[in-house]
Amino acid sequence: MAPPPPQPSPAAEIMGSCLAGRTRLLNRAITGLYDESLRAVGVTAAQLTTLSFVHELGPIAPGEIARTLMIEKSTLSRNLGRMERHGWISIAQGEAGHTQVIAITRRGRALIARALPRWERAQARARELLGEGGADAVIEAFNSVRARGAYR
Amino acid sequence: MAPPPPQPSPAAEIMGSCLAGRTRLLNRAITGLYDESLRAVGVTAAQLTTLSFVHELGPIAPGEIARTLMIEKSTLSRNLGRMERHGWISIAQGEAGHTQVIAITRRGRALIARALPRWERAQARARELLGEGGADAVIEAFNSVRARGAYR
DNA sequence: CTCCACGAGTTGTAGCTACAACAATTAGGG
DNA sequence: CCCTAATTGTTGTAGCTACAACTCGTGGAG
Repeated sequence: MAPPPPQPSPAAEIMGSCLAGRTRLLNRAITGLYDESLRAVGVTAAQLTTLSFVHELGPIAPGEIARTLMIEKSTLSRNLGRMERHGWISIAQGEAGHTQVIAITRRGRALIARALPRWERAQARARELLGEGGADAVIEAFNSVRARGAYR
Repeated sequence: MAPPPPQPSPAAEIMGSCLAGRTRLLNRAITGLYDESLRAVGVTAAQLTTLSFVHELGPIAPGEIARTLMIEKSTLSRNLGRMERHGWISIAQGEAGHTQVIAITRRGRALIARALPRWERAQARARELLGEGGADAVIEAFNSVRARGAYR
């Protein structure tokens, strides 16, 4: 009789198909690309994302930003603090107590303008790295997650 | 005469198409899913990825792990330190001086076994969240990045 | 044989991320 | 009117991530 077929070990299964590992590597690679391009203007990929969001949809409350970008409120709180210290945004008290209103500043707008060509270069390199259809694939997966709302 | 067509602002362009922002949100959502499932066994998604890698390809040098997983060596150094403190891996001196050999321990193997059902549940939830074709899309993008090797 | 360039790994510093616990405030129910 | 529940934002703690600068060791050019 033939020996029983070897079943793949759990570790092999994880290494060979884990979506979290793949998503994480993707994130390291892509974000690294943008961070490298943007370093010369002193902004990170995450900061530019938030700043553009505030530029387009602001003035806006932190909670609203957190929900839309699916970032933990505490994470955003500290990220906004850094951006305020840089002078890119203003944090004002909202009408209702204990709420805030985030707005982009003149310096924030200037930063976006300065960052744009470098962002474009990174975006082009990212498309290259993701390959034929890879960029669309990321967009598709992103849209699906956004459509299904929160992940919990 | 018709007014000149309004050109989209740089911020709108970034908000509407930035691959880094999308990749980052994807990573937050997917990794969060696994971290939540795995919390009960005291391991993170990143740790389980590394541990499975060491299980399959170890004993292996840190540098080799870092290159393959595209993680900065200093990042990996500290992550391995935590995993060693948990007793999941051993860190031995290599034959050539100033090199190391990472191996999985009995406790590391036990951890993988304990984590497997939870990993499977997270993997299923991730497929759901990524939607029809979304999981394949992530895999495709991942493969493209891996094929093109380093991102710099 | 000496020196130095390279590769390997660590440490200082800093940003992004999340969970738990907390304070502040508002809105609703009794 | 008061008290509680929900919402909003902060702080403590901790893990993941990267860059810069460093140490340690090896191997090759002179």
